[in-house]
Amino acid sequence: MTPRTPAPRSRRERPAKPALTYEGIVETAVRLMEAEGLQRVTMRRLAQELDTGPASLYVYVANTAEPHAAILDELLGSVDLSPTAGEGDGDGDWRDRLTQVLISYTRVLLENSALAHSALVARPSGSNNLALVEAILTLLHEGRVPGPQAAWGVDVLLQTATATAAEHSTRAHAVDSADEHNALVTAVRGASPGTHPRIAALADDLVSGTPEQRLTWIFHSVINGTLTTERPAP
Amino acid sequence: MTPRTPAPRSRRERPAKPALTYEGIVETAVRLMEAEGLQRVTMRRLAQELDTGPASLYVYVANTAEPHAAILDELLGSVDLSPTAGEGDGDGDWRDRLTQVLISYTRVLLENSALAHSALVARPSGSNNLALVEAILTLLHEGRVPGPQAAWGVDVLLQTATATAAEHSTRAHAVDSADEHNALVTAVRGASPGTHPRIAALADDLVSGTPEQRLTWIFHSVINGTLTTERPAP
DNA sequence: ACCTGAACACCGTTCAAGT
DNA sequence: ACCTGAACACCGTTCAAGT
Repeated sequence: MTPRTPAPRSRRERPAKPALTYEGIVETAVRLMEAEGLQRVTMRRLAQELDTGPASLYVYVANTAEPHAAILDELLGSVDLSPTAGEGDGDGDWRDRLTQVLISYTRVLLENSALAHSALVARPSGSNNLALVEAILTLLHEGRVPGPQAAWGVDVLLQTATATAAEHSTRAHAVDSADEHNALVTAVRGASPGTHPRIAALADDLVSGTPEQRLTWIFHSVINGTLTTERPAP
Repeated sequence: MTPRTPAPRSRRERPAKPALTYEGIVETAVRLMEAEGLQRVTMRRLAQELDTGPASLYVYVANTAEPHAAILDELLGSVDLSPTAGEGDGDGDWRDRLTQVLISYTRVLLENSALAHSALVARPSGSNNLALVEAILTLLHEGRVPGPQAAWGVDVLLQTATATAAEHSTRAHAVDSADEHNALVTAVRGASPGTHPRIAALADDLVSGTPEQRLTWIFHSVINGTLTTERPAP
């Protein structure tokens, strides 16, 4: 595509091969993920990218999950937290602004499909995740949600967003997606009113709504639950 | 352990090697999972168990995810739906009974760790899943939750339960678990009141409660959200 | 201390060839 | 139509040996 690149003198073509350090490994992992997806971020592939053997990486990371978690922490930096401060006025009440933050988070995970699965398991504790938690707590505080409920609610909110992203990520393969959706619709529509009266009665409602509508309702619903559900006395 | 088993005459030791059919494959998959965990239910291992090569299985199943989904459908049969009918009186109001069903579902997935991940992606549509959905809808109906909200709420309830199981499953490895929990506690406690005032203010609440207390609160909270959150006009 | 080659013990999936 | 051997293209992780 750019044929006038001069032929390299030595065989070190890469621009200053990244040093074999934890930071260098993570940096390469992020680049690799952006270029080819998380499924390619394997110890062997990573080692290849760093011009070494897989065994060398084990001096810096304990296992494959570690670079994956580091990538996740990195990406959490691109979540849009601006609705927290109520910038650009007219952004709606605290509920709507919290929903905006959660939808931004969901989108970040959705774009990097396989990452959502890591997020569900990894419990990121990096600084970007801390900032996200702080933002959610701030908005719940603005909404006068009692502290103890807010503290447990933030977990549910993030879990819901993460699970939604994880659910959709693997479903994103066009054909399979259609098949699976049809299987669900068929199962629901085929439910006999005799054995499954409630499913039969609500068949339309069960499969209605656009993904956006459902996601917005889900977040509002979980926010309301957090607001109205008292914690048991300790 | 039972040393008086007579030596087999032929080398066919297995009791009537299961026929190579879809049902036979699923049956073997379930047995293998119960004996060695889902991570051992691979095409190669399954083929070995059926005295054949992996290629042969592709006549009956499209990929590895298919037997996994079949196992999941099977296990959903052991979820305790009895609280739905209000049997054994004194089981509490509809909210408590719904929580009991959801906790039973969570436990089934928790016992079979890796399965929760499949559940998040597979959208099971087998008959046991249909019965579970019907049970949840019945309890929501008893609680006079408006149909359209119940229809969307059942998804959130199951997703929450599934995600909780998925989260805990991989965290069940004792040492890693302690490390990760400490990392979280350290991150929360170390949050400076200057940059993260809400986290600092709620540090204790963020990490308080037993898993059982938290899970019960989560279900009550999501149930309340479903009850009180109207769906947008279509 | 850091790095490596080589090995161990696996994967999913495809395909040409056989019965 | 069904089944198979063999291959292709990979995995994570460990460890003895080198520098």
